[in-house]
Amino acid sequence: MSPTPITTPDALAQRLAHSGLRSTPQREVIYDVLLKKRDHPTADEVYARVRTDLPSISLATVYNCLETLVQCDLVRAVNFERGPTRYCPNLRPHAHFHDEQSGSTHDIDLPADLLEKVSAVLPPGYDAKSVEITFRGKAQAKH
Amino acid sequence: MSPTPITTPDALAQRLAHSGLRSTPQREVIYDVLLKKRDHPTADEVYARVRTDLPSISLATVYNCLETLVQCDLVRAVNFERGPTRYCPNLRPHAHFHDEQSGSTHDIDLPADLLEKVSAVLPPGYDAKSVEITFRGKAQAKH
DNA sequence: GTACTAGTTTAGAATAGTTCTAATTATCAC
DNA sequence: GTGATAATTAGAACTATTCTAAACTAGTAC
Repeated sequence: MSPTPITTPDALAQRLAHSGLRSTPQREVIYDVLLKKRDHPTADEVYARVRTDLPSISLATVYNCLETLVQCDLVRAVNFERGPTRYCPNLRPHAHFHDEQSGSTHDIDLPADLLEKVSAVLPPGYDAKSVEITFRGKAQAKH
Repeated sequence: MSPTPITTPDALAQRLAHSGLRSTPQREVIYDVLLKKRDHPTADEVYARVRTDLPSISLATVYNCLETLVQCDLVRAVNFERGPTRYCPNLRPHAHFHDEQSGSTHDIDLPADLLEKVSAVLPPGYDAKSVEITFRGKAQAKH
């Protein structure tokens, strides 16, 4: 279901082009930032990191680019309760674990069949395009 | 895991008292409104419905009371992407299905063992207090 | 019953995160 | 190069929510 992860700028350009979009410095740097430190940053955090490379980028552009990457299936937007949206370049099927103590978010890889098993609980007439699984609790320090 | 649903005002009062809180007209009416129409209303929608009974209630009180009911495990707060928080008095283990066309939310009852099965994917060191499962897609009109 | 105490409600201000708007800039096709 | 389209930008606007400080309410001790 999920497309293969992309790790080179060229591949990013291709994926964008496939949706009729251009590769721009802003989009590239933002995508790089997400790949480099996979700690589910918020738009603000991405903004701060990107500015070391592109000091004149605007926050609106960060939002625009993140949304673009989400639309192209290069990045997942993750929401947890009423907190700010976080962004995640992990495209394998995975759940999210939110550590209440540290506020950090961890990816939990899912066995291939689990999402199917979960979707099987849907009564007839329900057609799910996506499933989100989110845990909340505490994780040991080392994570 | 989930406490038994409460359907009488007395039981609500007891549950509140158990947390050292009082039963007030505002809390009662808000809880009634949630029980009466289980369509996952937002705080604004609750506010509108409650005002037919308590025309002078304030929106802040609606937020306060909803939060109180959530704290007492009488109501679940449900978030979907960046939309406003919705409130749900269904305490049985269930997932949520968001119909993209209508914007409506449906409860999906879960078999007793599913949440355990899902939690079993957590690596050692992760201790989940709660699990959320959310589907997105389209549901047939009759739902 | 009066006074004390803590819990509750209230209106409105403040905040956070995000989206919108309109202008500017960059890129592509010809 | 020129024109068309896409992308970026700054700042205003918006939405949902939380905060603040004052007013109100209810139970308790006398």
